Amino acid sequence: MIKQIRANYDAKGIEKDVQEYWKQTDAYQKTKEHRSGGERFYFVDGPPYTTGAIHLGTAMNKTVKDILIRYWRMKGYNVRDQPGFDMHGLPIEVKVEKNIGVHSKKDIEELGIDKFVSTCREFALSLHADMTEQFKQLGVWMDWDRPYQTIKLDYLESAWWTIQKAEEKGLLKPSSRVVTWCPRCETALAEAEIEYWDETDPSIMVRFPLRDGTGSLLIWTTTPWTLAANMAVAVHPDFDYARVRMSGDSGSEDVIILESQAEYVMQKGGYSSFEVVERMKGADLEGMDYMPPFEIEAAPSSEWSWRVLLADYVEQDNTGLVHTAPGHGPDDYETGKRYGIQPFCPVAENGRYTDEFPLMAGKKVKTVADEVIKYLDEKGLLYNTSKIKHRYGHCWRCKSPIIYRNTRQWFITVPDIKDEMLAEIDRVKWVPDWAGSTREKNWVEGARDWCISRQRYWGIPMPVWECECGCRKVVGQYEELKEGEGYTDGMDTHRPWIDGVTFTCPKCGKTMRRVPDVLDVWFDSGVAAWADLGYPRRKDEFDLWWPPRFIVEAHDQTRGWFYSQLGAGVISFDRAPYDEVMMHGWVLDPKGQKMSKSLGNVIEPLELIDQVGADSLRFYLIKSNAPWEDTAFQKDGPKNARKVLNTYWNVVNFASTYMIIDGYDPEAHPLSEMSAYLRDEDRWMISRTEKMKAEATEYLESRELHKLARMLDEYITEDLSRWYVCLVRDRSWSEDSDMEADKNASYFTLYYAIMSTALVLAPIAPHISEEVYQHMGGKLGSVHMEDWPVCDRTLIDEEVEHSMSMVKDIVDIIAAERAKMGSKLRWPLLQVFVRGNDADANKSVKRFDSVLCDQANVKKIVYLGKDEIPSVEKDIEPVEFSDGTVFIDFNVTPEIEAEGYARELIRRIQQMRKDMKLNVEQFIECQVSAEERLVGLFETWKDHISNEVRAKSLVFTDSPEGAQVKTWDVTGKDITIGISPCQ
RNA sequence: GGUCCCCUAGCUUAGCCUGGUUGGAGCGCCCGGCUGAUAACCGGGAGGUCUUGAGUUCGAAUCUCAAGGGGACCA
Repeated sequence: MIKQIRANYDAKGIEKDVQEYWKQTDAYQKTKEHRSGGERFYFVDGPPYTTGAIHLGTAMNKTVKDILIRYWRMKGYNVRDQPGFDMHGLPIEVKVEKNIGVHSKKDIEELGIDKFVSTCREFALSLHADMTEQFKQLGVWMDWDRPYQTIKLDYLESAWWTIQKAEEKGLLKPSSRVVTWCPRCETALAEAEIEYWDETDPSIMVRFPLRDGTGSLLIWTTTPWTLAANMAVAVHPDFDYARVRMSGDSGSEDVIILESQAEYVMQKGGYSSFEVVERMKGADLEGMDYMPPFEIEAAPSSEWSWRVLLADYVEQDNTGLVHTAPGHGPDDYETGKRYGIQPFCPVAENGRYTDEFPLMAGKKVKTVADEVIKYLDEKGLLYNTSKIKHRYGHCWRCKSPIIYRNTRQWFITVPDIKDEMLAEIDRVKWVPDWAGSTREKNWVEGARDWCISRQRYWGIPMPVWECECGCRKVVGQYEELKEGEGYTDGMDTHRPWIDGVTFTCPKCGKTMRRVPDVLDVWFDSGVAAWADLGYPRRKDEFDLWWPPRFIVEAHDQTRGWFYSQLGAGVISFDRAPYDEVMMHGWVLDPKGQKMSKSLGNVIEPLELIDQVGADSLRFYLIKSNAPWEDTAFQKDGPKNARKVLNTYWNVVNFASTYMIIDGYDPEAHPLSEMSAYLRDEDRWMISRTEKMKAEATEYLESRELHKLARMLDEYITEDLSRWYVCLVRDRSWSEDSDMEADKNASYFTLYYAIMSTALVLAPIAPHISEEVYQHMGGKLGSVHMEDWPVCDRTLIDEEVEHSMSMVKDIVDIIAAERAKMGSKLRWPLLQVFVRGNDADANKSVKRFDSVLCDQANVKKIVYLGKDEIPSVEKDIEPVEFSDGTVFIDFNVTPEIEAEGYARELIRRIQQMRKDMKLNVEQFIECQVSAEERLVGLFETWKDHISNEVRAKSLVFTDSPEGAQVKTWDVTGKDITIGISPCQ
């Protein structure tokens, strides 16, 4: 049964109703059950970080996922679509700290870790609930009642199991290392947790006087605070260095620098001339000893301390000598290690100097630059000071500038499995190809040890227990905790509760305590593909679904989730936990800048949904650009996308209106019965529809969603609305019973196109397609339960399509020529001559002779042979079209004038009917006054006019009366019309 | 410094892989037309150094190289 849809495309109302309908009918669950026997397809949702509000990027992400999942379901797959949420980690800790007014780890420990962690959990859960609601508004169908949450205890257990796997494979290693460190959050940070932006820092050159008194080594640094930890100076063994005598008004001095930098260094020192006293290779400098800028007792002295060392990362800029502090730089650390120098790091977790540096103990290292410079100046060590603008790293959450500290951390030795990871990148299908073959590959090739420990609270606890004797135990499953002290069944395995569990060392019998760290949150999401299945605690889900087939995330995940999953997957299963990775871009602001709260350029998806509806937003997001490219969000974008859906809506409204009037039952008229009655234009529409299906499938398979949306736009607006509906209007309006089969053929075709479109549109615009499907007599409970429409190639008719494109071409030409001649389309043309380049062309056009006459409003088409010209009195200008020439006869005869004015009158009456909001079937009484000659013309068309406007009576009088009376100016002549609806 | 992506009308973009009449659209602007599905639409007009330069070629928006600009990632 076809039901009338509402007249206007009110997206907000429709979406609300459809979502309510889904809820009432349990459509989502039923759709899943409908496919429960299908081939299993394991999709893994990349968990968004739980911030509480989705942004356009998240909307884009879930839109792509929802489109593909719906498509796969329609293809018959049984898709696992569990959504995930990333709910541990610093971002939530930082927010909770702000909310409850604590400012440091010391505050948290005084408050009680249990209270802090409980608050974090509550906070994360409430944010999770908010986001779920927003995703539902976007129309995303995922298993919202059963999400995976990284904070669930069985999820924690899976992560532990993977750490244990790493331990078994010898990939887990504690190490004293220089790591990037946030002094505010007091924890190590991974590369992925650092944001870089420009910062102005001091740039200073410092003298390190040689112990033999022959001058100074000149070093350059932008971090004066690290000078306290200076242990050596590095030079490149192959570079050319020199002892250079700088001279000027202030005197002279000898410095050792890179020879090629002498001029530059001279200027920096305010000298006017220099002289190279002695040349040497970097290698010759090795072992020279000097006096460090600060005399610090605590600094560990050894044979190579405060000497020149060789290192090949030294570059040919500044002085060419690099201040080396093994406690504050990864390179420095490695160099120091080669020479047996202990790293010295007089900086505490909170970024303040320790008592090991008494001069500034307790001060924040990032604030002492001026003080250090003053000290150096007083000591005569400062050679030059200036400022430099350079990129500097900051904590991703609290934005504090990072420092490097030497600490003991836990690492996964990724380079040991790099080859396996690279092989997996080759195996996996990447969309686009270069996402894997270049980007991910480059990233993995440069992979270093992954620091997985964080000195924080709200995270998955490190499952590692250590004993003083050096023995360690890695727990992989809760079962193993039962051997320990302090374990109770069902306990919360977060901090601080897990901290109370201890083991007895099997070697020495002492107590083993847990390493107090938590895991890097990237490790949390890295194990999602099996943790969400509850593996290894449960095997059933795993046996059913493993391995995962597909993931899709934004390009920043190259170093994030694509990578963490790859590493964790290889550790756990010797494979990447995905077969295909699709990469999508970011949604930027209209100028192409990143949206950010601080810039104030954030566009809220919920506001857009409120304005134009979720379907239009989704349609725009995929239409605007290739998925993997960034999109500069355009204000008009969703509005324009809405126009496409609106056009579709209007087509449906038209169809349902007339089908209901005629009681058309699509069930009663199958293709087999109708094919005999189809006109060529119907065959054309069906052929276009089949091609639309084929292309839709192609673009979904290639993930070229932008092409899918653009193609649908073209199909709906050009083929269906602007062309086909125009062609069938008269047929729908016909009340001639002899033509019933013909009318049904047009209904059949319209219905076929509308329903095919509903199915193809369903993944992209799930609400409007559902509304249309349900109103147009869809058989299933939801359009999303339907099978994906398959192209029937036997219905594609290239000849008909070619003919039609020629006719469209000619119609356009005639319209253009009319415009030039000031000829209105409403006025018929006497005749048009068509001269195809060959007989086939004439035949092709002739096939749509009646279409051409109707659409161009021409009385007669005359076909000419080769070189033939129209046989009329006046010469007619030829106009070329794609396959020949047309000649248009603009001669106006009395008959044409009569018909022209009749149509002018009809048009005015129709407009008045519309203004009066009369029902299309409503009959009227009509009175008209006009000059005598016009009335004479109208009389000859009286029946036709009455019929067209459904007038029971049409009276010509001097003073028309009616419920509405209006005078129109038609080509300079007044026509007054009065209309009343019949009772 | 390295790697990757991008640069076409005022804005957003198609075309590029696979070189070939006059580089298509949409939005906006101006003029005209059409309309009983359509607060919609159609036609015409104005608006393009296809970022620049070099090369390959009979022929380059398209292929190659270099430069410039934008973005991302790394060091």
